[in-house]
Amino acid sequence: MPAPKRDHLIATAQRLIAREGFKGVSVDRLLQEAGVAKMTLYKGFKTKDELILEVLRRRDSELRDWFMRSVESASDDPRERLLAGFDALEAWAARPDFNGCLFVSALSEYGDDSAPAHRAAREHKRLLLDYVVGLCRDAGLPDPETTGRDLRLLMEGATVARLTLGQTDSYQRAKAMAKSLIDKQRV
Amino acid sequence: MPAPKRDHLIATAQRLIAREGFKGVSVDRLLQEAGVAKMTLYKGFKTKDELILEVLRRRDSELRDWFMRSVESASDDPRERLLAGFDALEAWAARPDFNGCLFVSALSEYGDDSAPAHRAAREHKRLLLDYVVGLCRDAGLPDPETTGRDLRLLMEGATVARLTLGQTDSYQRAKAMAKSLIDKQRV
DNA sequence: CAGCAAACAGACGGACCGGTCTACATGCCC
DNA sequence: GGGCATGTAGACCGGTCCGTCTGTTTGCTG
Repeated sequence: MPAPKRDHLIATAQRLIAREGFKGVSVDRLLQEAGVAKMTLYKGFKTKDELILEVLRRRDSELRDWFMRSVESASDDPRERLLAGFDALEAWAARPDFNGCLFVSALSEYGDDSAPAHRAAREHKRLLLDYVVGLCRDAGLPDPETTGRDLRLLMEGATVARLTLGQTDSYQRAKAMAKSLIDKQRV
Repeated sequence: MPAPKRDHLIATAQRLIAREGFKGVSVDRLLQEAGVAKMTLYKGFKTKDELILEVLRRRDSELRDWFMRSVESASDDPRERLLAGFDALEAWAARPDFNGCLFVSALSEYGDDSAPAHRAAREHKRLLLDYVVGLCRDAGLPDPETTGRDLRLLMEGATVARLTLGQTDSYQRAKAMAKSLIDKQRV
């Protein structure tokens, strides 16, 4: 299958899944929405589950790449980079089709730890945490592991607040809390 | 339908939904798991969707009642009550069948604002926020609306951190941030 | 223009979906 | 013990699920 068509399938799947859940999107509906024939899908993917996994993999690299690029282009100061993460996520969540974090959704729909989608989601969150912890380390913070987790907690909280309450300034609120958290640790 | 059987059905549905998602649990499977006949279910509920709504309603009152009771029995000091909310949620998330917040899951599976489950979930979050804002007001905080939202953000973040990273101390970390947030506002 | 691979639409199979219905078992009240 | 409501198991319905298969159309290549 040519790459553009494959991308289009994955992107359409992601869009539908975001609004209706992984198990709420049927293959038939996806194909109709994407304007792709069934055989084309099954030539590129063994099963629906494999397509879903590919959606998650694609989203993982997309999101982390974009997060890292945003953060690193925002500033050279490691401490400012930490805070820039909140601005990046704010822009991400401002997209009209935002419906919370796809990986959190994946975990709630695939509660079984052995499910591939479950593992992929946890892996994504782990990698994101590792990156933030690295930023904390670069910033010379005394306990990068703990502070990294705290910052991630703030980011996740902002995402949920945005989703559940439509709170558009949630990331800025989280950023303010992050700032005071970091400032408190200055030696 | 007698109340105990109805409760059992709702409780079983909630347990299954928490692990497999709303759309991942079929009526047949639910009945098998609950040991209840189909006609019994459809005597008590018009459709599967109505059962799901009842699950959410039940969970909403259960969770808020329990949250309020925990908070109010923890202390008479409004400021300490705010912090006690984190301990309450920690105990809630420590249950072995914890799989994130059911209402956040509902929002991600029912992205359409007009879906009853979507509305129920938003309503729940709104009521919870209102309660926390009330606590902030009782504590005499200068901007109870904003601080209430910030505290809720911390709680949600802790829940997601617990789910995605298995971070067992997430609520205590959030509580520490909440404490510094509140202390900062002391006049 | 001929030939061919690939994408197309859509029928199809077996399983399962939500929901209705029948027939049998159980227990309770008079 | 007879009548009756209630719960049971499970057949059944039309529809949809995932995945396979068959033809037809398309568009590229020699």
